[in-house]
Amino acid sequence: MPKQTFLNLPEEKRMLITRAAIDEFAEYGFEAASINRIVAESGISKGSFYQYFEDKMDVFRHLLDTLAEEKTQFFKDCHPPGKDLNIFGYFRWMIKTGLKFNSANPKLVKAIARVMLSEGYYYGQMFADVRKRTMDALIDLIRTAKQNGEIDASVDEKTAAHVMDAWGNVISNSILDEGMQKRTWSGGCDLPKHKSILMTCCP
Amino acid sequence: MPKQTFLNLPEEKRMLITRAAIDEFAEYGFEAASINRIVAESGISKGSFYQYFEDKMDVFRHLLDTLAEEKTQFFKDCHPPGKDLNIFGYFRWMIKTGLKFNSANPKLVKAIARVMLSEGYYYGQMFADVRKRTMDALIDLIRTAKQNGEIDASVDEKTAAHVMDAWGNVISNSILDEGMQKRTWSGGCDLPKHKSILMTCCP
DNA sequence: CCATAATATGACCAGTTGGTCACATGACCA
DNA sequence: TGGTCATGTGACCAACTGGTCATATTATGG
Repeated sequence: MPKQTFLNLPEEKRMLITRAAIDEFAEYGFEAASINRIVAESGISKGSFYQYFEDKMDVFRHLLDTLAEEKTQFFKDCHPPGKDLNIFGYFRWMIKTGLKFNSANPKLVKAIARVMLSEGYYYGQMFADVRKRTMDALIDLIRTAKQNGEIDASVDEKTAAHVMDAWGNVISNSILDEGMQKRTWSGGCDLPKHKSILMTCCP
Repeated sequence: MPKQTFLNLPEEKRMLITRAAIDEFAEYGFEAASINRIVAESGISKGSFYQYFEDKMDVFRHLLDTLAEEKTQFFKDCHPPGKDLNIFGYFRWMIKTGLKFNSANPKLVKAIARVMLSEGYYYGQMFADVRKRTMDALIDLIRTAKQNGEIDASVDEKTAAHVMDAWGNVISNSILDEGMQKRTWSGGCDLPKHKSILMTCCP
């Protein structure tokens, strides 16, 4: 966790630092990210940095918290789906909302995704926790769907959760990367046509 | 390309260096990979290294070549599918064979995947080329399938290629996550014993 | 106004990086 | 044998790394 000193900072300064960190991790990943660049970019001194955070890992943890916080808020602000949606409709809503969020916060998402996807395995418990939480939520969803008769009882819950998880990631990443390359981010949720047909099932 | 000096090297020494490079990139990604560690690991001097390769990028290019070469050979050695397979059967065969290859060469695949997936965009043409080749191969496949009447003429080729590409990744990832449980994929494809990020690449 | 506590600073550290270069070694040929 | 040329070597370079710490600045409240 960031130290108290950081939390005492005025919002504006905190945002400045956070944004600099996001840029750095998004561009260089964890190993190659440079604290010197972060402090230079955000205009604070190195000493201050280490008064705000324990170490490099600590800044990244702060980004994880930021993501969780902002994403949760985003999902709350979005009108939640009607109660009558079945699991497939609900999953579709989740992906769509997730994509909207990614479109609105490409750098933050990329920073996290980069580190988690390619270096995450080396950083132990923290990443495992995030993954487990996601997986548990999906399994829960599937279990409910089974009880409602929307999914056949014979379906293996874990496998289905993996498919849903991976599917969501692939779509998100492919869109995110495309957007990063083209640098054309309209805040809207309009997706390229070929990306929105993806809820098909294939042997 | 590696310099001629490298190609003149005895096979054994070349392999030693290549393997050291694979380990390094797999573990640290491109930015954080250390040439010092590579030369230490492979027991050559720094000066020699720079007589073999232009620079860091050059070693990585060599790994890309190695992957392409080995994967092509692997697919050739595998019994190719019967001529009577339709596009779906063929696609399934491709994925299955790709997974086998990944299981057999986890480090190499991981080294490439890591750099390409998370840092590739910064290295310009090279990355774009690989992706384009994959996509073109898929589009070609689909076009042929259309001519054979296996796919409706109205299907957009690019869209379908994206779906196939994404599906390949989904399956790879989901299998990988289950890797610990030694589940067997239909067709007797042994599961990888450790986690790594896979890239489904069509030769 | 001063004392104390909180915060800010950048010089400094040992260690690393990718890359160079003058030189040593050794293989081949005359 | 001596000469030539490809190959091997590691000390060396400037630039950077994550992290520390003594000191300077500011805020607080009595």
